[in-house]
Amino acid sequence: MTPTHDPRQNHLLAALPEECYSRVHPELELVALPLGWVLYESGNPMKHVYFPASGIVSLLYLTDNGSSSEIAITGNEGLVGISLFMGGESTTNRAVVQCSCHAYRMNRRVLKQEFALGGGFQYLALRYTQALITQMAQTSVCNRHHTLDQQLCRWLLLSLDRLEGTDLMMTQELIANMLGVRREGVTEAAGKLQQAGLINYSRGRISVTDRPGLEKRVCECYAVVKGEYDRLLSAKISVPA
Amino acid sequence: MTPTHDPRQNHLLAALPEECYSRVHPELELVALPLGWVLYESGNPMKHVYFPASGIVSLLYLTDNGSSSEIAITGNEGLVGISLFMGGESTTNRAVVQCSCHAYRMNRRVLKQEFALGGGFQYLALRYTQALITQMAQTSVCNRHHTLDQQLCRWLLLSLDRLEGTDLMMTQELIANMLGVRREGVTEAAGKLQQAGLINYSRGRISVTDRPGLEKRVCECYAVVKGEYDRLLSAKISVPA
DNA sequence: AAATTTATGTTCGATAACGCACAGAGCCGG
DNA sequence: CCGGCTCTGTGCGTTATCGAACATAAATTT
Repeated sequence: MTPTHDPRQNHLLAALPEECYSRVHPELELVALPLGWVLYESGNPMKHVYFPASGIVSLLYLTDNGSSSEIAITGNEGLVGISLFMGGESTTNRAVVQCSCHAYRMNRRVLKQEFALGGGFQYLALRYTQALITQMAQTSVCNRHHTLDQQLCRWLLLSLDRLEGTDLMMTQELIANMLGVRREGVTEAAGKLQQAGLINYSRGRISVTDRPGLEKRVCECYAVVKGEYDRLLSAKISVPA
Repeated sequence: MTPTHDPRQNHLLAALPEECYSRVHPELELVALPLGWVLYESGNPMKHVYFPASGIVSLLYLTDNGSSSEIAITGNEGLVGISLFMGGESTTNRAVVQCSCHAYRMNRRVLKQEFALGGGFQYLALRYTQALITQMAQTSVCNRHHTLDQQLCRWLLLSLDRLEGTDLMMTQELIANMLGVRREGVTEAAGKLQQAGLINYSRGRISVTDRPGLEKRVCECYAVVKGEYDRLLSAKISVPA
């Protein structure tokens, strides 16, 4: 059976008031986002905003010396390309597809039109952006204060929250690039988690077998970020038309 | 002579189109911000947005175990309290005055009214927010990849950009809290800079004597952040009325 | 002038992560 | 079945930062 796609798999689109959604809906274009695809490049003006229906997109910064680190992670709870409505048109980071997926995209002109109306779309876009800001801030704190083990837990949980099921298709090498650490460091940290019976991995697949266990081991950062996403983007919020 | 204050010492207020400024101006309240004053507390709904006319306000996150680290720094180039127009009403961090100063504040109701008009105020507020996001992202990267020496340089330069002159009233203890490191680490890093003839410090005062020297030693993060602030908030931008 | 407080400097062992080198182990194409 | 590739595991020595204890020095109070 072929998977059916619906823009409302994306939580932001799903939360739009009906009037707003019906206006936006015909402007959405379904695109496949294969693993490794770059949605936008540092410094380049963007043409679209992407609303993932599934999968994971990472915002990455690439340093001068070739290493990288993840600024934030996005899935179907949000959108990729905030700088289009924030006004900058580009950012200093790159957006890369970490788990292949489909997304709906909207072109720049339509986006700005809709945002300028000041209705439900603007409301949700800005609240999402604040949640994203919290994630970035917490990543910064986590980089400073917490151990690699804890950071791996945080990363696994944040990723898991954006996927169906308990499996993650991801090599340790890639995770290391996300966290901005050595691959060997991830091997070691993941080894501990495996020994503790929390995860199972083999050649690019990680299965989380004990999520509560991960949550016990993770630093406060995960809960802070999760809390803000829930608070700011809960389905129960009343979106102004 | 008593210092005269003018809301337009704040760059955002200064960049507002005349029509917009005249509407907002009567609603601005001048407040003194003494050292250590907390503009808002993590999780607490805010009542005002602050537009610093001078000085420095830090956004800090406090960890469960009592350590802290700076998420971003703000001066008269920006405003404090983005979550009021972003929609969250509160954030997970605290805003603390690092260099005493004056600021103009606007209450929540007026702010939202003005923001909802979608004119120059919204335009500038969102562009500033994007610049702030870049700073946060870069702080995260810096925490991950760069040495304490480099981070100290970055912090000094970012602070200096927000002050008049070349002096900084700040103990090493406080700087350590900002950077989220030990006080001894700052002592050591500052010692190196002093030996290199770049700065001079004594009991809570740091004089930067060779700014170009600092800029040679700092990591790329400073230039990235500075570049985005210039790009997004340059006086030359044409602000829609 | 002496006493107290605050800021800075120094030392030393501990530790987390690094960089590098290489060894195994699972998978794939011929 | 074999060679090659990718992914993971492990064992070095090295380094930056930590944590804690303690020493000096400058300002402030008494």
